[in-house]
Amino acid sequence: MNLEQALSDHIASAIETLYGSNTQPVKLERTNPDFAGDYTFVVFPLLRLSKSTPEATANAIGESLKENAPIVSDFNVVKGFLNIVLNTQIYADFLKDNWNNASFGQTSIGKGKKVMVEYSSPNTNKPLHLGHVRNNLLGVSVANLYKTAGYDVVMANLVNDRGIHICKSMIAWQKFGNGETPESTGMKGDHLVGKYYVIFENALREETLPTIESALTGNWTPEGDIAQTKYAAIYGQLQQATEEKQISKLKDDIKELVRNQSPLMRETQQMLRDWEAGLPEVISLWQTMNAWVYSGFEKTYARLGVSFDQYYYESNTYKLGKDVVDEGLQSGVFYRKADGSVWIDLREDGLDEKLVLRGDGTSVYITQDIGTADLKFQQHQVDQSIYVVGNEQDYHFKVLFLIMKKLGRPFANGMHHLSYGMVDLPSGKMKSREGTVVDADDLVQEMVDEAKAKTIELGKTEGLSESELNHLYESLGLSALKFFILKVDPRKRMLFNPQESIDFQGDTGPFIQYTYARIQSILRSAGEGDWQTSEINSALLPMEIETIQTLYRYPEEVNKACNESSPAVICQYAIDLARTFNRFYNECHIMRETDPIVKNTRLKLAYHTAHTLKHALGLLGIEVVERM
RNA sequence: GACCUCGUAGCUCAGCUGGAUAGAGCAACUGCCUUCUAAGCAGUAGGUCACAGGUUCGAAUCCUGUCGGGGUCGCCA
Repeated sequence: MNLEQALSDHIASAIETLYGSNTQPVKLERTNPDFAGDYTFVVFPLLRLSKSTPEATANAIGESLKENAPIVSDFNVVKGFLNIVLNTQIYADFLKDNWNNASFGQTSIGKGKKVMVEYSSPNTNKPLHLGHVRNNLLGVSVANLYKTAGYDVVMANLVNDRGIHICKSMIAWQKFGNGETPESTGMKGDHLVGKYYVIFENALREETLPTIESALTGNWTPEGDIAQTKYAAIYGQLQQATEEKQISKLKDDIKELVRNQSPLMRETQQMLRDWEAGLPEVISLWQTMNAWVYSGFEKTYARLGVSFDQYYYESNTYKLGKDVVDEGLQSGVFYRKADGSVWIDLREDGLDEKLVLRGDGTSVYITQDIGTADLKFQQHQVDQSIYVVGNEQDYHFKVLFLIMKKLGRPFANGMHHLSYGMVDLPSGKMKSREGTVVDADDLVQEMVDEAKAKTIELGKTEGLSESELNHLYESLGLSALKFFILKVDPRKRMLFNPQESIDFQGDTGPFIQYTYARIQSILRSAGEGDWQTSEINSALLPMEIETIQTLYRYPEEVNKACNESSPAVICQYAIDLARTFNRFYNECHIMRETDPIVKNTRLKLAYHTAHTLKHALGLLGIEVVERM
């Protein structure tokens, strides 16, 4: 029986006997730490019913509770706030029942339900950066949250392995690569391919520089009527434009036009056509370079603790969705324009018209996503599908989900976009063109190096072997990184300052790990013993009660985190628990305590805390360390 | 231009389904290691919750407007 529920019921019946029928549900809050009490009931909304002052109403309910509810030991009233103190026996009982409950923290809100979490979804033309790190860590953690809440989870990765961006790396490697391979250079495959992507962009910039200059001053004649009209239109706008933002956008548009007509880009576009036509040389090069990238990604994923049950490749799925477009045309959800392109009108839903198939019958981004959605649900029979994708695609997913609903897909209501904010640098957004990306591999390595330096500086690890030490540095470094990222609300954008290193003190992963290691040290010296079977002291001290109360909250927090798809909830909780325990640790001795019952109770409390911290860190994809 | 989103301490973030005196961490300053790990604990200082209205017993939280940051509105993905 849930404590809060029991208390609510008691209050409800107290109100009923005192004032007659009460229609409003009883809302309880945790008592503000500055006041005495465990739960607080706010009586203001009841005044109409009680026809009395706030104080009198609160006192009347309090008296009634004290008399009739065995779980209530005392109460106090401050203005309209009824602070209820629970019987400490309840906390002793809770500890007794749960201290070595191995499944404490697992819940059942997702029992019998299946969910797919799609995340990572990298492009195979360059290595992963800090933005991907946030995506991956969120994906893993959200999947863990669903698992621990009882869901059956499929972790999926939709790899963007085709398209013009891949061809750029391929062209550059063909032209300037001199047959370089990961083996010949000793470079990680994804970094090697990324290097050629950068080389391509540089070559393109150099090649188009003179043309862009003339184009920006109106002295350029693009090839083809369409391009000429477009250029004329943009250039016309540019001359009218006054706003700085608009000017730079129009300039970018012109640059884009010029680039698209450059010889290098044409070559790249031709390669994409050859790829789609299945030209063996192109396919073979594509396979070779993709393989390099995958082997690089594998290393990064492994180090981050990221894994998948199901891979989808866009090279396989990019033609999906066309059948659905036909289906939608027949049912009248979509319509065809004169040029043969297919559209959906979403204006009634506050959105725009949206293209779902080009006039030449080829797919656009959303066509694939429509098809892939069907595929996912057919293949795995999931009840829900979570897309972990950046918030720049909010509109896209709004449209996608609406389309699936209009197509009458029963699963449409189970589709969710976990829209996370970008990771910004102090200078603003990360831009690969400007070389301001924070590389994932570099970042992880820096964190591990820093963990090593910090550990050596503290010098508390004698007796550990070389490999144990390396494992420790890895755990601590990744813990700091993961916690730093997961601590903030996924929906918000966050700032990362490469100049200031990520902390190992305060609200950090290592702080939680430290608290765990500290407890392990105590448990090691306690060993196996009669403390495990001893009875529980029910005359608990305030600090002990507070720690137990924090533990008691954990399953609720897990459910909250799961419902909100927010690992940040777990981070905040873990900080709270670790801090509370550390205060308890400072105030109450464990091994030095002479009363055996008190000592044994505290050992159980420590044990339970350690288990909960380990479970919470596990949800975040962070491992605990036994010593540090 | 339209729509979405954010604005809380010097910095990074909690709190937001309305409740009491707005909380942490970092940075600064003070204390606490002959007693279970000081990656810790206790404390000092730091706030016009962007601004202006509104809703009500009560607003950081809900509504409207203004200002500021970011994003989207491609037959790119």
